[in-house]
Amino acid sequence: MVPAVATTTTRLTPDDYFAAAMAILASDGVAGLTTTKVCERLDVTRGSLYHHFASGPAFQEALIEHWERTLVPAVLAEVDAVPPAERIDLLQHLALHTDHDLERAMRAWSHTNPTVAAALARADRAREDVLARAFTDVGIEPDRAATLARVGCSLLVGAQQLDDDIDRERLAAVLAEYRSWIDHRRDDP
Amino acid sequence: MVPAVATTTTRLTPDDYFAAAMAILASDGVAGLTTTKVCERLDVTRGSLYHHFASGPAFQEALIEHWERTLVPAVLAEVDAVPPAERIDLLQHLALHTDHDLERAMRAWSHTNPTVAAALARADRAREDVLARAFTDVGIEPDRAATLARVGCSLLVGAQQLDDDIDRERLAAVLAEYRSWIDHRRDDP
DNA sequence: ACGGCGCCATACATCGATGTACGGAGGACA
DNA sequence: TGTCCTCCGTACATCGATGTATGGCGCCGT
Repeated sequence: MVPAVATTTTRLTPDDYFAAAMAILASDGVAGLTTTKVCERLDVTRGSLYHHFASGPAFQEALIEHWERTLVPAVLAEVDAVPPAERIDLLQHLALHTDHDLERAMRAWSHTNPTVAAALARADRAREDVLARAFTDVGIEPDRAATLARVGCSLLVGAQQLDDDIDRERLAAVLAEYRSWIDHRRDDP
Repeated sequence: MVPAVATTTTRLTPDDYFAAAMAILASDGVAGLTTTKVCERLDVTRGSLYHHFASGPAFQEALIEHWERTLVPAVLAEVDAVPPAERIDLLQHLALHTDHDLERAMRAWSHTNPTVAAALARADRAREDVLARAFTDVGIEPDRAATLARVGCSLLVGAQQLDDDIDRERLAAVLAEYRSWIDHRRDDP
């Protein structure tokens, strides 16, 4: 079956290529995402990659699908990990458990790649829906909850873009202001 | 001196290259910003560009400087163009008079180019300062005005990223919510 | 009118990335 | 043990982008 431990000559799986590609994306952006660099990072030649994937673009498509397939469930799982009493602060938890470098790279990539744009839009929508759900659960009316969720996601993405490397203090200030906004909206509908 | 009208053989100025480059940036992103494509768009060969600029990177540096040199004054001028009574809605005016495609491209570029990152940070800071000033002018205390300005800029950038092509309706909803937040903060400090 | 120079075209060399054909090592299974 | 097939390495051809050297056309001033 599957070898439990790597032998002297390690064999690669598609996931290995995905992991290497996402690491490159997070550090160098889309410009660094070449078949050459991915294989260099894995210490194999490009002949290896062309065995697992039909072409460069085909590899990218598979990468995008893999990214979405792992991220969206992670976002949904985050909700269950947060105690119901703290779900009003769900955005903070989402902000903490996010690879901002990778997400920035995907967001930049989405502007020139329709497949990335579609996947990212679905991921953003999942996060927005989860946020809205958290707000309706504490008694905020659905329409307003949807707007507040959209505001929250915009806020998160905006802060993610403005701080070159995430400034925790400024992000915390923005999120605190957002929190007081939510409280106000809840108390005074 | 300078010919009033283009002769049969048009001569190019550095600004012509900048305009072509920014048009390419807005439509195709950084990946499309090559000396070849810039010159194709101007119907000249690369020999022309290499006469005006020392190299490709040198051209990009000049482009970045030109972009910042024209954008920041435009942001500051926008304030004077808005009647004092409406400056509480300054963010809306800034959102309307912004080339979101170009700004997205610069923002994506900033993640891999330190010069772009520095210029963009200064431009963002100018917009943030202008916003904060508008808030203090209507009686909001400086600290809170600064936070609200930061929130506003994050909101604008976030909405700019989330809407693939700017959805005016959703942007308006977010901005309206922001506006009511500002009003609340002003009435109830 | 004529030499000088700014602006651009042409041609060539290079480099990084991609795709493809082919060969080889090394497990899986009989 | 022998064979087949999976996985990967090697070598070659191509393409787009860059940089450079060189030549030519036209406008300028004297």
